[in-house]
Amino acid sequence: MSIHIYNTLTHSKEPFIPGEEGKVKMYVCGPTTYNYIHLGNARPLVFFDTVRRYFSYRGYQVQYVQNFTDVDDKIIKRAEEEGTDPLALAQKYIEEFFQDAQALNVKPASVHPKVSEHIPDIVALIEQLIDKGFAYQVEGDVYFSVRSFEGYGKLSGRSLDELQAGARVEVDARKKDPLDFALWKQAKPGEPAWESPWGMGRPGWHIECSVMSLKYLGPHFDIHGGGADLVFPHHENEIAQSEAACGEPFAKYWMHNGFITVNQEKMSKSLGNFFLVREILAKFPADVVRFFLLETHYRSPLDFDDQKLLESKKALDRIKNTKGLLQEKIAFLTSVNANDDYLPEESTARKIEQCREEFIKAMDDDFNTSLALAAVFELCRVSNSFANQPDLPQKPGALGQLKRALTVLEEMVVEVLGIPLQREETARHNQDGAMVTALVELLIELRQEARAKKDWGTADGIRDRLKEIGIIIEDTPHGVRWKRAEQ
RNA sequence: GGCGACGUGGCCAAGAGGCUAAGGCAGAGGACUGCAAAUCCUUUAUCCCCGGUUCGAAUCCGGGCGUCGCCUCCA
Repeated sequence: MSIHIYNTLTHSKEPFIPGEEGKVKMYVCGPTTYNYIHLGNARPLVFFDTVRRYFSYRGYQVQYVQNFTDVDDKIIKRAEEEGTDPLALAQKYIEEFFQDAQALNVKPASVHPKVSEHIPDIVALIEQLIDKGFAYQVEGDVYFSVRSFEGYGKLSGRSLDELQAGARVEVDARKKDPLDFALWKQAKPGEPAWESPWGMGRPGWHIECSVMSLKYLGPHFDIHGGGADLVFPHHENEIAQSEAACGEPFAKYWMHNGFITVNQEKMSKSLGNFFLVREILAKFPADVVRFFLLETHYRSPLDFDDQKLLESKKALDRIKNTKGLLQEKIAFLTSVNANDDYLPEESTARKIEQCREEFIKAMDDDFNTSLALAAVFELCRVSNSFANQPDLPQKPGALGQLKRALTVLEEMVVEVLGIPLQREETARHNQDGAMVTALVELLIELRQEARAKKDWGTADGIRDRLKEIGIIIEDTPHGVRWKRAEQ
């Protein structure tokens, strides 16, 4: 079984065959940086980061390009409102982008090219399109002529005539065809502008992605991704420009994630019902948000509300509990000098490997994270059962199996899905951590004394009060376990 | 108007012709516990409706109802 990918271009799942053995070249459309990113931006960000992680896990060398649109009408408008410089504004939100991305444990791409730094490349490609007869100049603007490109509409599955019939775009009499789109826009006074053969101006929206993907990945790379709303017109136009210019096929696999809805309605900038990642991270831990985004298959719509995040948090806690239990038992068996040979024929060992195989099978099948999580939970169940056996130290290969279970769990959840499995609070309060630990342990000691005297009132009182503070006490046959409650 | 997607247990969500329809959350019962917590075990589905194809359909085809999206900046 190899990795299979649903390709928007062919409307079917196809086996992934890289252009270059052992390598994956992927380009994912990045944000227009005129504001903090919102949840809708977070989905492709997290999902394609997971794709990239999975390819690495499967032994591929991944070259991942994600652009920033830092030259754009919306940025200009916003800068005008705020009385700032458009490029400075864009730069500010690029920096903010990295903060949110980092919080969501998204790795930086191999390259993050910006439009503003590729103007000469863009101009060169536009010139090439004009030379080949695919584009034409009208005053200071340059348009791509959709009629001149035979394959126009192949990605979105629409013919030019169909598009024309339903067109809502206002007709610009200077265009040869209403669907022709701008490659270069003449600048109005005060707007950011660069020199070009057609006068001062700036690039249109679509050309940048063609230019930057071609520059960093070459004329035919493996994967091009983005949100489903980019299929038309953005990606359709990219294909037209790129293939017209190069005369050869552009990206091979086109992947598009579904939308996030709020109250079953599309979250969009124009509706104003979008949530900033920042706002959500103020209410929920970042790992829960990432987990939530991966619980649903990437091509399905995903409805957001607080209640669902809360459920995700509980589900994720289950995984964290297993990790904690495994660590605890590993420490215990290590302290009694148990042998840590791994005996793969033991029944638990076999179940662990089976979970791992299920996980890979699920991810191979068009990155089915939802099904992959089922394998993770199965591993949790298997691990919990095994680790909680009273005669664990007598089990052959017990320590080896616990260690293997932990390794597999971390591979799947931390390495591939990108969920750190850390207790956030512990990480956050490092400074006071030692003192808190000492204090909690003192209280636990006092409580144990009360319990020894069967003074349940005092014992329960301490436990309840600690819980209010955010410390959870669990009595086990081998002593007391405590942890911080998150949130 | 043109094009497309979706409708699975109380909720979320996999599955895309054939063993008992994954998994999570919530609920119920049990084990463990001084009581809890955590954990384990058991338990909850005429797969929107109506036709059709097939030995066999949640899965394929047709029709209906419903929801959503794209065609305009959007991930």
